[in-house]
Amino acid sequence: MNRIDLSRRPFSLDHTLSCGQVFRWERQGAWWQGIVGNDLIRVRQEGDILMYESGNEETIRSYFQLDLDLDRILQSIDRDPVIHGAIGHCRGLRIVRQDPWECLASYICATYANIPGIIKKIQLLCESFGEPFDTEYGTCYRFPSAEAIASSELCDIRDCRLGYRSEYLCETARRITDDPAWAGRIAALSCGEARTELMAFRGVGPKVADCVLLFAFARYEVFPVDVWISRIMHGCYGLPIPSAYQRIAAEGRAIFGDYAGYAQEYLFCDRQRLVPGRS
DNA sequence: CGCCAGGCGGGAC
DNA sequence: GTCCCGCATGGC
Repeated sequence: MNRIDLSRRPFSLDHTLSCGQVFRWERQGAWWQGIVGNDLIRVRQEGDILMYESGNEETIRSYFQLDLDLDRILQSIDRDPVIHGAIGHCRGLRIVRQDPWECLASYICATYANIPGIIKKIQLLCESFGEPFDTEYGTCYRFPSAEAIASSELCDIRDCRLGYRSEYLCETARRITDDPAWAGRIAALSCGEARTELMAFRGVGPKVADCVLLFAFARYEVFPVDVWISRIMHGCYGLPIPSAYQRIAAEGRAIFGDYAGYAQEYLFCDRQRLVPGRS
């Protein structure tokens, strides 16, 4: 059994993995199991100790961004009673560092679907096109490469129940296969330029682009707006509903500052409490 | 059953 | 530029 001493750094494994930013982690009793890159990771938290029995410390530290000063970030976004409540409720949630292709493909599949449904679609996608590997915990599947998707028949991708998203995913996979340096190029761009570049992929609009910027490129200033965030910004911050995407995003950025994306995740994580009367 | 979901593309204007 | 609609599927 390996241990990472969190040494009083705020971290909540449960909030981090169940808040809806990632779709491939499974809870197995006290353990969480997921695949990061090529590796199976099994982790479990007990207070200030993060235990792991598969995977290596460097991967885990980097994936969960354990060396990021979360206290400082939370202090910087804690600017009103609404976000203060969300922070109190979800403290320790960290934005994980996702692989750019997995994040992009996942959020293309996530449009206009609910989270349990997204999890199923992506699981089907991985079991159909991902590379299987055996572990002492059973057979696991890596996230399919862009090449694997690009070289598959559209009808086989449709079998993963992606609906109209199938063609978007397939086309984006082909473009990325032809341009393997895409992520490095985007990482070097300014936020606005990177966003434009991402939105050139089919199936990627402002919301998906912002999620990819936030979750894969660590652009913590972007404020993705989905229907829940829209409701919260209406109900708790007085914005008219409906408001244009860019208006809400700009307002989030103005209210919360350089870590608006972190604020967004805390609000999203706490959405059921913040938007009463929905489940 | 009907309504909704981490929206987007395309067309109208 | 903004508004509006259709969309394929499943969760609740």
